[in-house]
Amino acid sequence: MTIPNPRNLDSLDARIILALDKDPESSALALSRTLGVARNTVHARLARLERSGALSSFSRRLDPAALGYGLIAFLSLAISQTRAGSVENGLEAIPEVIEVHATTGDADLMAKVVARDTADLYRITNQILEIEGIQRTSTAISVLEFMPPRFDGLLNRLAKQESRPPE
Amino acid sequence: MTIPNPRNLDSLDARIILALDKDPESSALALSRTLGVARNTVHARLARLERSGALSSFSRRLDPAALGYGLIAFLSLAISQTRAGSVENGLEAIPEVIEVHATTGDADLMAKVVARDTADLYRITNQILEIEGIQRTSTAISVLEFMPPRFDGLLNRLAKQESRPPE
DNA sequence: TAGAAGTTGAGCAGAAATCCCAATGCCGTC
DNA sequence: GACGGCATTGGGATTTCTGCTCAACTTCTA
Repeated sequence: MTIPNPRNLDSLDARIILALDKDPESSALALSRTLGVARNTVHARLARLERSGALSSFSRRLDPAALGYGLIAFLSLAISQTRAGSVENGLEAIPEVIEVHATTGDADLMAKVVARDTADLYRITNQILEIEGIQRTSTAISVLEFMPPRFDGLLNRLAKQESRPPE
Repeated sequence: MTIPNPRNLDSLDARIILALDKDPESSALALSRTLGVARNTVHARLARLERSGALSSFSRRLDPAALGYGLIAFLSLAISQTRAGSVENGLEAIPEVIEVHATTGDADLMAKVVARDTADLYRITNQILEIEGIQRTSTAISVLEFMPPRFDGLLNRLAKQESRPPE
């Protein structure tokens, strides 16, 4: 690590990940040539990324549409605070609920849900309403993915932040 | 492909991805042994997953917290429909905006934003408000990641859907 | 100044990838 | 029922990469 870093990743990590974005097939050896660092360094960095938990599961790379779930919706859930545990288990049991955040406000949850179609979404919504502790839901269907999940902007900023080796 | 499939992925694809989730280090040869299919098949499937776009960028596996962005917020943006292009470009230019959906309702956007801290989020929010076409914003800060993004539930369902080879 | 940490270059044995090919079983179609 | 695609399978040969170690060097830190 070149500088005392409040983050877990530094410039080289970012450049490695960006290079892997361009070509996920490239080997550690190819990366070292591209980035101008030693192969051992790339190897050590990748190993550390895995160990530190900076990289999450492989399935995170999935496109839900490829699984047949082309519909994305965001549900606001009003819950009773005393039933938080029950709500957590209930949501966990529904595979279509792929992400949940507890947000500011009066015990509100924000859930990201995928579905095959609107009928499927209706079924899932009812399933959620049956969970003990859920008081109200409000659904916002994504009609267009304005911007697919991305990290390259943040990575590019980080990659350029520190000194770069000559290319 | 065993069956005519409305989806892009079938049971074997799902099982390959699940196995890679358990052990991202496992090779195609190890996967073939684990899953009971030929090594060439695993190789062909992985190649197709990459080509078909079912797997998105490598950076999707990133944990934003590792980049120093520990704060997650969801912004509801009310926009004027006539300025949709301007809004798109404006949001694109802000790296902290990592995901945007156009939702049902009166020309509303839902944006997922990361920030270093609340002050950073305040700065970003102001930056968004300066975009031509943005009328109002409403911010919901994630105080707890109730359920981190996951796909294993959907994958497991898909993996069990069709006939499995004896193990 | 001394120590810790990261990077580097080198080497090496074993494993894996990347090709090839032909045979097979399963499908919908003609 | 015969046919041509399509995916899978098994085997083999060559090239490449991985995984690991080690010592030397630079840089930042205490």
